[in-house]
Amino acid sequence: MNKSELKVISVLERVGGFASAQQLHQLLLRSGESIGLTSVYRALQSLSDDKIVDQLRKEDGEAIYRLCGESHHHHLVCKSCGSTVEIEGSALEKWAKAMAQEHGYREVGHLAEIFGICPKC
Amino acid sequence: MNKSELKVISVLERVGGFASAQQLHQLLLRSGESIGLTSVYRALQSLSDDKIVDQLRKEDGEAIYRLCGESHHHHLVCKSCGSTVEIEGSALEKWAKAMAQEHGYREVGHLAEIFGICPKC
DNA sequence: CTTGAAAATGAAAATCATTTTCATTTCTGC
DNA sequence: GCAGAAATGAAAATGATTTTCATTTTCAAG
Repeated sequence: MNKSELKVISVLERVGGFASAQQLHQLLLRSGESIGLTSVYRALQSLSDDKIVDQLRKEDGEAIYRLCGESHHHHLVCKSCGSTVEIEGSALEKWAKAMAQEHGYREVGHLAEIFGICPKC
Repeated sequence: MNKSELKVISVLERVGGFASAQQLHQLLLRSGESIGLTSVYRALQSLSDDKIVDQLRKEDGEAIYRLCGESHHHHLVCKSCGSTVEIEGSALEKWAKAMAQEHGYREVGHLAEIFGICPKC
């Protein structure tokens, strides 16, 4: 576990959810760390190999990462103004777990977001 | 529905499963069709917008496409081999609707995928 | 059958996340 | 301190996808 990996883990802890390599790099720079984008990619790759972070893909193909096993929440995002509300997802968790079990999948995670137009817009 | 889209649909029918844009382009050329890679991408984009093909991502970020199965559904994706299972999401729909209503959101849509490791891997 | 505007087409250039290269710096154990 | 190994990051390379733009095709109206 080298310096870059420690830095990346710490910023992932701060973020608490999914983020892309480029976002994480920006966050690290903004918080005063000195680290190259290359090292962020290398750290994420290595952490992913070691099952310390989950990696998946957004619809546009960009990779996003988060700490494994982190308890997480979901977002309700306004399509118009972009404001977000954190929402509770136990029903969703149950659904995901049931579906995965039904098909024999292990090490299960999920990604879910709800979009709509908020009351103000 | 233009010529390119028809050609792409026909090759997708022939393939019967997922294939990348580049693979589809090669297959079309090999079977004697004259079509540019650009047009393959454009056709896939348009067919995807029209919900005629499903688009998703391999682990390496490359997009793969196939003719849509029937109704609105979600995917259970294997992080290791990329195989997917279409799953039923009525529990998810209910959750999304309830959460949106609770916060006064309108015109609601959602995005959800479950990922894990399939029984074979 | 013309004509002209709109749609379609594709080659080449641009984009952009990610990976690779490679020269330099930092650790390590001795 | 010192040699070799590991880590680092800037810059170049890669590769899928998108955009640009000039050309071709389609097709309805005259």
